[in-house]
Amino acid sequence: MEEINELIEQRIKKLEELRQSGIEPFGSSFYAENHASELLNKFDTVKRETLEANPVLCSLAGRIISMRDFGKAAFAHIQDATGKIQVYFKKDILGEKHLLLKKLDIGDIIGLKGRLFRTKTNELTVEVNDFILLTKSLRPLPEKWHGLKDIEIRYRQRYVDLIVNPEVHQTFAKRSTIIKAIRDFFESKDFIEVETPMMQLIPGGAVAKPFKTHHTALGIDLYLRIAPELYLKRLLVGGYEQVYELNRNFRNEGISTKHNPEFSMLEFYIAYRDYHFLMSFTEELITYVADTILGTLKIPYGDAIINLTPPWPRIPMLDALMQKGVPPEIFNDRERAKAWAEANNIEIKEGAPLGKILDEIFKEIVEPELIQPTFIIDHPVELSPLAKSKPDNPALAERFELFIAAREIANAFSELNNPIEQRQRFLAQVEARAEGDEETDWMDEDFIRALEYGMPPAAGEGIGIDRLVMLLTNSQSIRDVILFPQLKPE
RNA sequence: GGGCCGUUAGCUCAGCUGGUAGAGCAGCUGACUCUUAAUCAGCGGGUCGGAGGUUCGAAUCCUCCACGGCUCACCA
Repeated sequence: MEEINELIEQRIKKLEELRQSGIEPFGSSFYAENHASELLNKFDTVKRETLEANPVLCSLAGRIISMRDFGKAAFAHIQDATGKIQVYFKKDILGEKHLLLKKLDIGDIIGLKGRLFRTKTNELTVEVNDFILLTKSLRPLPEKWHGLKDIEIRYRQRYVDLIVNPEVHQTFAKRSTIIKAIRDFFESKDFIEVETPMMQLIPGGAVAKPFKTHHTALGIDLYLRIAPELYLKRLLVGGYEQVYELNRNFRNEGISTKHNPEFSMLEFYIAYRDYHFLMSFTEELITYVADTILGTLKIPYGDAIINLTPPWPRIPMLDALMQKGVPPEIFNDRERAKAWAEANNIEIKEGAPLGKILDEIFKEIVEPELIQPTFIIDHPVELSPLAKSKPDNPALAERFELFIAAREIANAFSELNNPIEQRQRFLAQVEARAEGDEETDWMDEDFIRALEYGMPPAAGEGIGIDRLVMLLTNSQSIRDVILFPQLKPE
């Protein structure tokens, strides 16, 4: 995209003038010894007189984000990865080099050396005694006062958003520490992190429309994975007892404040445990992460304060429905369930089985109320073709979903490890698909074969990382926690 | 995909029932050696998202299109 306006032309002109005077506008390395917030923290309480008596020399590299020029002296703020600090250019000190200031613009990246001092207003500042242009910036940055607000530009040109909106920089730094805390937690519990295929012949482990791609050399179509589940369970067959994978899934569905086509998912499996164990484990995981990142279990989200202090209520799905006035008579009767739903203005697709109807009702009348952490447990088994059913009630699965802030954060179950039953469940799904239900699992013969070798009883769980990050950063849109969210082309 | 809202200078925004397109910041020229939204004086900067239409005349009214936001539907 060639786009020339007056402001860019002026900067290109300066760049050429710099070249002519022997200054390379795109420099090479500069090893700064300090960072902005490091200096600000370290000398926070050091008085002006102390800095005068015992000079502190330092060096910095960063972007000029503001400039107040007095001709023979100038103040600027320099921003690096850690924050910003004021610097002071003075002609008496810089001599000839002071002329170079005229060719600098806001946005340029410089390296500098100098001495710390405090201004009249007591701001810790670097008095520059030498500096070098490291990168000439050709595009003007957004205005200092209002910043960059245009949401479209913020997402499309995230680099600009990150330069001018410090809270965005912080959010993504926090995302990184959240993911690190999760990995630390699993490390401490002796899990191993694994990587399983993102390109799959059969997009299994969840119900979603996949992306399709093509491998030219093999001459086959492949799907981007919608979940790693079936591969992780193959690893349980292979003898690993505790595995996790934290990586991208891809679903070819709508985009919204809660959905991006590619999103990060944590999935983990532990042998010889069941879903009851996982509920306590999940409480431990989430509270560990929240406490590590935020230092508290009472976190603000939107208008609410969410209290993560365990234990969290564990409510059977059908009980939750009854508490909201859904008559239990419909729980075993598809026609009555459908009639009740439609009488209550809940849209039900033609041919939806009983479990899905109950799920629709749940999403409509229960889910919006689940602000504080709540485990909803024991879903209809037909919603959970990969989960073990309850011994005392085969219509229900040993499954839970964790809801926080009216959103599903985690989904887990005792894994079905009976290959004969798993085959029947797949076949039922395939049949449903043949009858027009697109929301079904696919048959995966190799997965059945793996189960036939014997998979230990196990519990498995998936946690949507983007939504967890939203929760812990008080973000209302998934696009605020994904660096480059999917948008239509410009 | 449906509904509602938005798109004007590099950025943030005004622009009334149609009558020559504005401000602040940023930029340019000059002054100024402790400013921090620096200050003071002067100057430049626009395909008003795109294409049609109505009109003597459209940023403004109408239609279509594009992109974005919110929301509903599907999902995590």
